[in-house]
Amino acid sequence: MSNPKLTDVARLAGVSPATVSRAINQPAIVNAKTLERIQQAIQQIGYETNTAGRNLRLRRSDALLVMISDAPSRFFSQILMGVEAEASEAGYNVLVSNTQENPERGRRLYASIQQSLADGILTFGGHNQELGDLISNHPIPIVGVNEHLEDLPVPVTTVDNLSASRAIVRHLLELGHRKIGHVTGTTTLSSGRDRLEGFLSELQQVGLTSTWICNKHYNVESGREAAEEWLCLTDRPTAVFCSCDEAAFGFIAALRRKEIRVPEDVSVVGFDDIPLADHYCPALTTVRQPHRELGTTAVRMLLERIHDVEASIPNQLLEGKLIVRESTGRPPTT
Amino acid sequence: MSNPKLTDVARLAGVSPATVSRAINQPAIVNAKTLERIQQAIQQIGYETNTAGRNLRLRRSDALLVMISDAPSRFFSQILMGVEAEASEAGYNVLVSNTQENPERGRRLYASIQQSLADGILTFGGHNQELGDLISNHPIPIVGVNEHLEDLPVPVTTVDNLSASRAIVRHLLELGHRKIGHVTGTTTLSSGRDRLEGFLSELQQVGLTSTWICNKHYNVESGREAAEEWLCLTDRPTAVFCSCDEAAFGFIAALRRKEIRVPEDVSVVGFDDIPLADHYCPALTTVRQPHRELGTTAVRMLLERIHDVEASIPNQLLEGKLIVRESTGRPPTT
DNA sequence: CAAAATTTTGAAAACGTTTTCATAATCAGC
DNA sequence: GCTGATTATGAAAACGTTTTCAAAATTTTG
Repeated sequence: MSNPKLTDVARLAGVSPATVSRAINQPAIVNAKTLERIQQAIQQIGYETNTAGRNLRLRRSDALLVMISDAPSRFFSQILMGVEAEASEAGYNVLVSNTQENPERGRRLYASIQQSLADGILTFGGHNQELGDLISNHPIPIVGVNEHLEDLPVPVTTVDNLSASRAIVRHLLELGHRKIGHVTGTTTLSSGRDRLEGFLSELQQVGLTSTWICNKHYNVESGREAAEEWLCLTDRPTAVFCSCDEAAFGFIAALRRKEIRVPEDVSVVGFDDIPLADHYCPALTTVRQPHRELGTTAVRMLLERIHDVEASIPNQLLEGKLIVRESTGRPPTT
Repeated sequence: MSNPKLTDVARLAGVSPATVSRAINQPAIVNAKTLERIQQAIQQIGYETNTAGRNLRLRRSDALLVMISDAPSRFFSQILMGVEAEASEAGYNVLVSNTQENPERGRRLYASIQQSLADGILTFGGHNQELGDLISNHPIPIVGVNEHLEDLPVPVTTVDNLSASRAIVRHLLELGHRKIGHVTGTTTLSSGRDRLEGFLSELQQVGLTSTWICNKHYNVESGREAAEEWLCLTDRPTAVFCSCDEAAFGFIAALRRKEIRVPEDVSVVGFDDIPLADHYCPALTTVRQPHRELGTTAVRMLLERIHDVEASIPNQLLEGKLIVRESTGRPPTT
């Protein structure tokens, strides 16, 4: 009934459990003939090493914890696919946990790590408090995805928000726009701040400023609200850089209700390149984030960290790619 | 350095480890005074029960495995939030695994279960083969989400696709439409078939049929392709039910390129109510799926199953809600 | 061929719990 | 105060590995 154990293999092969263990984990140090005998025995009774036993002994877990907040990242599932692929490749399992705000949850997370239920943590931003406590108590491998973690010595991988934003502005400038607005993302997040900074610095580069910066969040409503504010202006920007695709959609939809056309009357750019961006009408000019690669990179960094807690791991900036579609064009000639 | 263990508590409280264990797991059977002494000791040294040790002994894992395929469900993250919440509530962890097609992955999944790395499985459809093998070898708790599992004795929870589709058709009929088309979802999935069936049966109810059924998949491209086919027709339906919101978006976007208006020229309905649906232009008439509730329901069913493998658990149909927005209206009067 | 160096193996302890079985302590009834 | 029932506790085994330490087997060296 019960699964075959290490000792069963040992008995069958006529060796001690210790040797079987070695045969599995460090085949090099066991005699070729006995090795073969053991491998045959393993085959014969279909032995699979029991993770619970091994992990208890090794004080490991073979698991990576993915921390998310209740409103998961806009392309969370895509990143998660990358995480899963890379982790699985390395023989790790992926645990998903939502510790959102709840102190009890935080306590449990802490316990998880303390007793090595997970070997490392991947966080998507927004858990600074909890992680701070965690780290100060016990140095554990953590890597951040998408967002920098304020004041925490945690390596992160993100898209190069600065360069990408500058590329967007450059694109708009090349089209002839001079009055360019920006709907920010959540500026308590580093990505929001970086995109804003990229926007401003590229304008400054050519001696321009923007009087139209709309402080919002990463969601559709923000785009709609921004559009409503835009509509009230007498001196309107001819192009608007929304800091995520959803906001851009909200923006465009709100304009369309007032019969304002994109890109004829105003150009709109998004950020992220979610699947719908290419199929919106107009198809959205945006920056493609390497979602899956963010996931795989994060896992690689984390594994490195797990392997050597002291390792100094530099942040990894991945390149975003400007995808020009239909939502941007020359400014109206009037 | 190392965490306090059960035996540390025992020593401090002056009792045996056995008693401490009992104090934790079945406080009722231990004397009130010693119980208190033990609890104090636990407090004092900050003891947390070690899951690896406990699980080894109990042959459990405290984990639920969520199986996904490489193209995760369109609202996967939302369902996952529900899963995580409910599982966490019950003290379970959530493992995410992508076993897509890969036999090696399948084998590892099998091993995971065999040696109780997970206590149960939640599957989102599309893993029939692997699960069939798994079940036939070893009865384990499995629950399906969103999709029925062909020929497998696995309880599932889904939205009531049949009723929801009929509600959509009824809505269109009430608006005066008589020529109604349908862009199916993936009809190898039960949800795709059920939506089609609901569509057909409601039409039949009023003595109508549809000559315009477009066999597609759950994605944006399908909507676009369907729209192109629609454009080639001489006798066009005045309303189209697309079996997911993305397809509806693709459909509408393709029409708009040809200056065909929604809903003035043709009404379009989606299914799912993804966040963008309310902010598209026109705002999309669709059916709201109770995403989060699907997750929590599935976990409840799974836990029931884990608790009693023989338990006969009926499928759970959750109600979808028709949300009428701007993309549907009366048929053109011409 | 003996001694030294090396390779290969095994016995036993450890990882941290839970549980069975038996014993000790308490209680009720007379 | 004594017997029998009940309740509370402890000793020890078990869950399935890995690893240390030492011993045995093998190989190399002079």
